[in-house]
Amino acid sequence: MVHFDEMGEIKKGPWKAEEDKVLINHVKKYGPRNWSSIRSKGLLQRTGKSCRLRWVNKLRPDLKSGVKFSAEEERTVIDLQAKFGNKWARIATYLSGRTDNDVKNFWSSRQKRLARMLHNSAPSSSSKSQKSTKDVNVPSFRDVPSLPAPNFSSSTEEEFLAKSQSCSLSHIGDFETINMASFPVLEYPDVVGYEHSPFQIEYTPPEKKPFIDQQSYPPFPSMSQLQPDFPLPLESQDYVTRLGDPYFLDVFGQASGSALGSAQIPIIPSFLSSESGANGENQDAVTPDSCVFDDFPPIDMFDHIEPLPSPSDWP
DNA sequence: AACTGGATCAACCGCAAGATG
DNA sequence: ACATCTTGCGGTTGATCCAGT
Repeated sequence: MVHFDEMGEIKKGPWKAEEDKVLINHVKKYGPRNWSSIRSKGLLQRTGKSCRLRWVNKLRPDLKSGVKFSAEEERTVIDLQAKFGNKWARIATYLSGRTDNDVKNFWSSRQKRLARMLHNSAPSSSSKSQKSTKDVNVPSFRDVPSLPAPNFSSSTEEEFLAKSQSCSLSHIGDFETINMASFPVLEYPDVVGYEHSPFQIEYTPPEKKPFIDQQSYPPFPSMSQLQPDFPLPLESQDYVTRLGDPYFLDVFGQASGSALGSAQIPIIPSFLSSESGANGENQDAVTPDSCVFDDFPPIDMFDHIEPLPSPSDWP
């Protein structure tokens, strides 16, 4: 890193405690604004931008510094990312003590983790169970941007992924149509044509800071709204509930892409659509209304899934 | 003990929108 | 109307930490 403070020019790199003090004093005096004046007054050799960033991300008094995202926070981010797309600043306003940078970093590392898990476990399932099908059924990992599952702490999420992935991927090629009657219609306000979902997500931003009362909104339908047409063991029913979650369905398409906020939600992945172009574009994306699941999920899909740990066991 | 790879965090950059002169 | 400055946002990168080998 280059430091120019000795020369009276812009300084970059890690902040020192003294610099933090100066910045805090400035905010005490003038409030969190006039960032550029900090430099013009000669208080710090930092740009206004840098000062603002330091304050917002590290020095603000209400931050949860060094505290990992709780399961509830993770869930909120996942839900809101599905709703808003990569609007980290907006999402952060729903989380007390979290910055857009926090949310962004959380999401980034989560995506990496999921991509890694997907990458590590998929080749066997695709190479063995999909052998008879043409390569159109072999997923390219570039086509499957994420495979998140909701409501999980990281470890649980990984466990679920590891256990469900082989069967879910191996069954993808077994159905061509999806009966959406068994699933909720998900509400994406930005997606044209889905304004009237019975499961509309309503966020009610509080007056000052719209961080959510986690107990008061049901982001996705409860189990009672999602009774499947087939009997399932109790521990499997929870996963069926998650089929109503856009992130469960991520395995079938790009529900979490950066452009999701204004994009169609494809349910069938490009590699399953014989019509889709070789470049994996979403031109033939199937909207929820047009999908029909004939026999999904396969019962044995849940056979070897162990029950989730109870919330009290979560870290 | 040393090495390696993944995860996390902090900070930078470019761009866009709004404010101001 | 235009130019300039300020602020805010999202993407990216580099440093550090940590666990596994």
